[in-house]
Amino acid sequence: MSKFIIKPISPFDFDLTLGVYGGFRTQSVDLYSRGQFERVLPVEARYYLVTASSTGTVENPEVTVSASPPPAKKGAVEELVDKMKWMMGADLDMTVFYEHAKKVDPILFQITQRLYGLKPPRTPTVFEALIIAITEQQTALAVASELRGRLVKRYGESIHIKEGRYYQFPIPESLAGADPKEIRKLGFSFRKALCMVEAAQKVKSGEIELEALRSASLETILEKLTQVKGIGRWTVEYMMCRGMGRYNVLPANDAGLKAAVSKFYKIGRGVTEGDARRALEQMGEFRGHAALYLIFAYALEKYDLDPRVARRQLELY
DNA sequence: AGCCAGGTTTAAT
DNA sequence: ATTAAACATGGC
Repeated sequence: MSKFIIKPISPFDFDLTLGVYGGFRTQSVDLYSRGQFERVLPVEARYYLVTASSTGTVENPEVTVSASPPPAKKGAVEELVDKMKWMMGADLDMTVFYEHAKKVDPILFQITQRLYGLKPPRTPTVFEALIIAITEQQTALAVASELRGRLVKRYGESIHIKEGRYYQFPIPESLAGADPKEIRKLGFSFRKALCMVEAAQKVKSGEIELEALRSASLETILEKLTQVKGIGRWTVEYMMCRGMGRYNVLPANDAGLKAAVSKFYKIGRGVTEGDARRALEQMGEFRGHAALYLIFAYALEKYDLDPRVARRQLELY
């Protein structure tokens, strides 16, 4: 089996970054456990199981990646590695964000140092980020994760490899042909089911070109996507952060973010979307990073699950 | 038990 | 312009 080395820009904490996927009972597409990340990725109509683990340190990061079955063509290998680099944010230099926070926001700066090396995990396609966002509207992440697992098993292609079945995230064509009533049966509200199907249909038909919108303005993307019933401002902003790497937008109506702003900036209960926007105004183009760090810091304290701790225990063992 | 959880829409003031 | 209710479900 062929192995490939990725050297992300330092600092990078592999377990802290990819560990987000290991936090819930149900894992369906992104699989993380004990320092190892796995996921199915498509290249030229073929599916590969990609496995990644850290072989470096936070300061001197190195990630070793292998693919199964071993890709025959060199081009396929490069594409898989590029996708992994994108998902891990290998190209991102977080120190620029840290320095900006240090200048304008001492509270946030302290949090960035606690989560040193955390990078925003990205989805391989914008469509995946959009569907994830819809599933996570007004519901606990654990619930969304569970229901999404059912969605993936029902509508995602799977491959059998290494004595296991691995699922690919559903493609637009698959969800576009789905019956909303069937999606409703998985546990989603009927309105969310309709929303997912309508979005998938518009992507399939080319009415919405998600990948082409990567460089479009927030206003343009909002205008285009909010035509789909069930997609609002938060969904678009979240999708832009997770799927497009657009960190100058702030998913301000995020329940986790509002809770974090309430806690760390010592604003009383009932923090509004506007409060969150004002609190992070000075972060400018790094607003998305700021949101991620605040949400993470809040979640780590609340749920007491730091992937780094689990990893260290593994190393001691 | 009941309320909240990475919201959005519709239909009321 | 604001505000309330409805929507599904799992966890605490």
